[in-house]
Amino acid sequence: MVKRTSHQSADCLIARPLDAIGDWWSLLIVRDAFDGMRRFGEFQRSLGVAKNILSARLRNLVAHGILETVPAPDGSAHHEYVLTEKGRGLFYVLVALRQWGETYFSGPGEPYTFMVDTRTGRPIRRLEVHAEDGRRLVPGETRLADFRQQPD
Amino acid sequence: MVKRTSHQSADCLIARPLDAIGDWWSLLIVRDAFDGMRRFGEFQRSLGVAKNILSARLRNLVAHGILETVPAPDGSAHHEYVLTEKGRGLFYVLVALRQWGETYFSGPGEPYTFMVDTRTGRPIRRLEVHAEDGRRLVPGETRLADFRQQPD
DNA sequence: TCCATTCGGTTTCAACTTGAAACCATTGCG
DNA sequence: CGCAATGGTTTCAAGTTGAAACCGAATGGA
Repeated sequence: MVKRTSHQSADCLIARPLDAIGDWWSLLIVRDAFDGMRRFGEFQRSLGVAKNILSARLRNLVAHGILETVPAPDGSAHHEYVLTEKGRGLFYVLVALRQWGETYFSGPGEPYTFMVDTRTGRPIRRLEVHAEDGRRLVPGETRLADFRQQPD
Repeated sequence: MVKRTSHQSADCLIARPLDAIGDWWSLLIVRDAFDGMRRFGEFQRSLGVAKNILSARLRNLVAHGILETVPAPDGSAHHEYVLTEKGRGLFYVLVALRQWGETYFSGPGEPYTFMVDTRTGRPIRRLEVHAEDGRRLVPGETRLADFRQQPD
């Protein structure tokens, strides 16, 4: 084994993102960041992850431009980790994952949970894929593989 | 180290799905499955993954009910791997990941690529999150963390 | 002042996972 | 029959992960 395979230079726009976030912890860190967590200790307590692993993951997320460090507002010597715009772009990935989880990973006997509109407290709609003209598309109607074309 | 941490029993509907697909290969296998691949060899050639790893991943995806094995239609002794309904539910995760990849992982100088409506060849729309009443929601307006409530 | 704690990590080291390559069992075919 | 292709499993070295120990810089009390 030379090294764990990297998808970084893969010619696939699903593989490349996975190189940045495709491990067991990164998306959970991003999720916590969406929930307002910013400090090393907050992530550590929330996730229960070993500190060396968290340290490595945060470094990787910063290196990929998903999080950035900012000086702590309380004037302490430490810094905080906040989502960049690129990081906030992961929102849809998390919503998709969450809705899939709601549907297929709710334990039997567990109360059914769902994402809610914080304004009304009502469940949000399920994600849908739409064509340019507004038609709803199902899996067979769009391809996940690359399709190269110069934008006109 | 006891074992790699499992999120299987985590009380979080983002963590639990990650336990099933949160490694470097599983989502790529699912992506290929959406593109019609079914045979061990097809996945192996497409991904360039070691056979033992592919074998373990396929077994895991089957165990999680994301893929299922069906007898090969050509009457050979082998079987094929096809997406279950649960597996097809990952479509939105892949679309979200792909759109994020299109936006932030297109190499400079690379032709811009995007997912297209196979009927018209035109790009599909970006995913959006909507409230029950149709209002478009941005990250702060819905929470990824669990919110438990009995559906009425 | 001085000891104790918290915060944010890094280091260490054993166990576990990954990947390349070799190996193996069936079928397919000439 | 001989030989290649398919679909794996086994083996083993190297890489990754995680628990725990350690560390330095700031607080925080007594």
